[in-house]
Order: sequence, then structure tokens, then C-alpha cells
Amino acid sequence: MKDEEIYDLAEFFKVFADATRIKIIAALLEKELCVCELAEIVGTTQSAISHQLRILKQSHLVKFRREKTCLYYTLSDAHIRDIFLKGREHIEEI
Amino acid sequence: MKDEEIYDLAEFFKVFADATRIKIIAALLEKELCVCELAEIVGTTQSAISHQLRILKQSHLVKFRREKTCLYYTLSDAHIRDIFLKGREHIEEI
DNA sequence: TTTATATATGAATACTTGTTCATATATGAA
DNA sequence: TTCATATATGAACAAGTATTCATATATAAA
Repeated sequence: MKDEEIYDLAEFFKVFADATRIKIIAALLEKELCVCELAEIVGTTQSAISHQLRILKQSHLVKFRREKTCLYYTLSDAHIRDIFLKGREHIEEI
Repeated sequence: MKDEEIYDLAEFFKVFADATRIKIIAALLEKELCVCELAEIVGTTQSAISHQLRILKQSHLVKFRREKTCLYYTLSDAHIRDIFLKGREHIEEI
């Protein structure tokens, strides 16, 4: 395995390694949501959500579409769901 | 999803979120290895490896057996391999 | 254009974390 | 028991990161 791939992989998992982002991902597993809905569900500020969404976007974990002034976010592909669920399976079995 | 589960899941993914630990996991995907072999392969000190193995042990990602003075580590279950490989698939597709 | 609403962003702060260095512990051999 | 080797651990430091606060940007309506 190349060094570059190692670092990319660690960076990728870092995105899952935060409770706020896990909450965002868990919420988006259910359905598409805009920023202010996410702030409400996650229980934090709009600013904090925006900062975290930026990280999720940069890592290609989420994508979004605009509808008037709102941006609706969704998980970008099936891997994200898979990894999330595998992680949950693992901690349930401990 | 309960708050406790959220935090546990974030903690679980934190374990994958470091290049040194990814290197350790990648090495252990191939075969069982002792601490000094891991230090050699990963390219860092025995102390750094020991600290990281402690984290991997606490999160139940690795287990070990003793043979004389050496401790041989292996990945603890199939989920670890699955999650690692899913992560790799994801970054390859970007 | 002006106003309102939704979202993004930069800077500062507090917190977390990985490595290093020194040292402790544990096992086996002599 | 003494010595050698393998591993673990504690403290300190450096580097990274999440949130907050203030503010900027963007879209749509009036």
C-alpha cells in the first residue's frame, strides 16, 4: 500500500470520527435535509453544522441540491451507508 | 439512535483515523506480527507502536497471543477487514 | 434596489491527540 | 537471582481540530 493511499484512508476515516458528523450522517440516512433542519436535529448551531458539512463535502460523503435559498443534503453513495452500518454492527457485538 | 451509541461509534471510527494505526491494520491484514516487527514495517519506534496498539486493543480491533517474550497481534474480527476495505474502495472511486 | 432568510467562512479559543523520552514491567535464559 | 530482551506506560510537548462569534455571501421576494 502506497503512503499516499495510507494518508487518504486515514483522512477518510477522520470524517466519521466525530460525534457531530456521525449525527449528521445518521440523520441523512433517513432522508434529505437542509442545514437548518440538521442544526435542529443535531442540536447545535447553524455555523457548526455548516463547518462540518464543508468537511463532509470535501471528503465526498455528502452532496446537495439547491431549492430556493435552502441547500438540501444527502449521503453521496452507498459506501457511506455501508461503513456506517458496519461500524454499528461492530460496536453492538462488543 | 441513542447519544451513547453516537459517541461510541465516533470513538470507534477515531481508531481508523490515524495513519500509523492504518499502517498497523494494513500490516495485520497480511499476517500476525509482533510489536517489533510492526515497528520495523510501519517505520516508527516500539513505544509509538505500543501506544497505538493499546488504543487498538481497547477498541477491540486487535487481539494478541504470547510466545515467549513476544506478543503476536492479529485483527480481532471480520468487521475490521470489511470496514478497511470499504474505505479503500470509496477513496479509489473518487 | 432594498429587505429577509439561508448558508458559508475566518479568526480565536479550548480541547484533544500522537510522538518522544525515560523508565517500568514481564518473561525466559543462565 | 541476575541479565537480556520484548513490551508497556507516564509525562511533556507539539500539532491538529471543533465550536463559537461575528460577519460575509447568495438567493428570492417586495
